[in-house]
Amino acid sequence: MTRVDLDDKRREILAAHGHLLIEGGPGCGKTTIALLKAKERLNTLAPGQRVLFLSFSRAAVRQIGDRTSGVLDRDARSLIEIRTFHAFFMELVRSHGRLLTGVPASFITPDREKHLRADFDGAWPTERRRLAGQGRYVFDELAPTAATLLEESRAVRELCTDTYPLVIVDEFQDTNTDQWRAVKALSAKSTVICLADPDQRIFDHIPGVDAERINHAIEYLHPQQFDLSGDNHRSPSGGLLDYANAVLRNTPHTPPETIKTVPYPTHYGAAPFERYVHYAVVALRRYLAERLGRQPTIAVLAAENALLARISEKIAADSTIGPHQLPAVDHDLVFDPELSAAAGYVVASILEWPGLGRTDALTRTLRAVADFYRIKYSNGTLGAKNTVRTIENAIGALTNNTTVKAKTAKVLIASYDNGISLAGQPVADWQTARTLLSGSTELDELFKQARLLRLLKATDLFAWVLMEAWDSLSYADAAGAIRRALASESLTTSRQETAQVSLMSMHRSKGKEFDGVVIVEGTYTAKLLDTGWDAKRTDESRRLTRVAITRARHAVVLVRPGDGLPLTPPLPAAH
DNA sequence: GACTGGCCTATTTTT
DNA sequence: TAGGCCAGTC
Repeated sequence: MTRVDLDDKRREILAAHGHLLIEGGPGCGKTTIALLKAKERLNTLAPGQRVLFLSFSRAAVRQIGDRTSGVLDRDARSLIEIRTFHAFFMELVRSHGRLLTGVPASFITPDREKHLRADFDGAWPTERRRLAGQGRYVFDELAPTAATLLEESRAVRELCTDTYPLVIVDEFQDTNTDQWRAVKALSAKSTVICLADPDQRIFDHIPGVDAERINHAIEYLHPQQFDLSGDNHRSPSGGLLDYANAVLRNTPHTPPETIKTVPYPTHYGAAPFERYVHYAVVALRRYLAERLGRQPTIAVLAAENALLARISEKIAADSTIGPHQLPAVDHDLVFDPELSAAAGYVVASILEWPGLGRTDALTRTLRAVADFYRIKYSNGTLGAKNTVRTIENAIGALTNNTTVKAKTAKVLIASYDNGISLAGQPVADWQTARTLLSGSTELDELFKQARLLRLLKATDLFAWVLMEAWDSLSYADAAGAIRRALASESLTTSRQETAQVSLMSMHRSKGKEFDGVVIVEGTYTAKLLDTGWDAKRTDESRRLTRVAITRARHAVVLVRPGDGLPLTPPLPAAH
């Protein structure tokens, strides 16, 4: 355990009683002081009682868990329950949901929800509620249901407040209405500590998240308030936080030595911007390795996942820029791969062809195509619903032996009739199957998405499970095998430690820390600033950029279009 | 009902 | 640049 030096403010926090609101920026030590506060409380716990520490993401839970080992010994750690809101709510609904509906609770997984939603005509939120009324919950119904339980059932509420006399809420500024309702209910008997940074509000766009949340807490809980925003333990000497704050407030500031900007040209015929990102990653890694004397962790951050997917594809191969050699960069692409996975099931279904009859084989593949567009529809692309219908019609025509009209189906039928021969070598066969995804708008799109799977580092795993499925002619139930493999993959990767180089959206990076950060701005989308934006949008983007900059412990590289707007105004001219 | 071409616009998300 | 969406055509 590391010794923690306490200043007066921190001693005051430890001495305070009742609800607390602790505000402060990145790296100010909010979490640490909250853990110390919890530690103090541990001595007074009755048997069976614990401290509840609620956060948003599993990644954050892991990070806080790591942090506790620096502050608390093993026995103390076992008395602190660090959980996501979601996990806490899910358990509550599982144990007590029956009180509301009279039936045991069951849960609808997100991918299942997407399918239901794509096939449902009408208002989905209403349907979701209806299902919840029957005790069947989609993920988004858990929080309101748990909140209702805590508000309306005194027994449930007191069970919780008896078990958790102290509740710590991380990232309080981003809590949504239902999470806040739950916290309010718990505050009746439990002490609540809210940790917040108003300038890290980056989820305002999500319904239920409210810019006024911190004021709600002040009005309702009357907490003692503490402000740690002057402190910075993450990059004390680098000036990164000062610069990030200048970007947030749009005040003049000279970037410190540890922040570099790489401008990229945008004119026709210039090297693609991914090359400059590649260069930035290689250079930053070399710089930090030299300075730190070890391999650094680096994050490549951008405002948009699509941009990161493009970068991922490019930096995975050797390249050059001007005189510089750019070796391939091994990395993790951290994004939700469900659309790529859905494209992967299409490929897998093709691997099953030789073992199946014509109608059966093609129906399975077309089903997988339709499922891909169901997910796309649920992700917000309205046109995808028409595509689902077109493909379903083709499946019907195929089954009834009438004329198939959809081009995608026609191309796949021709491919099937042409015959596919597989060799029992998963990697090569996977590629063979994948090349059949071409010849219509939909197939081209599927090909592109399926190609991204390569970047999920699932290739080895795929090869392994496909090898098992090989039956000397085709891959039996390849789609099922791939589905199970991806599911277990997503479970295991969440436990892995940070990769050397990770690509993720700026939003996703919240609450994480890296030695170095590369922030990439796009030309048409994923911009940091734009003259066409109103004040609200500009403020949001400045907050987000601040979050991104402050993810770095040591250095930041900004890769921006040459004509990008300055992040801070020019310094006043010296006299 | 399915497909093509032209126009127009451009974000973010946990579990 | 790229992809979604709409209108017009087959």
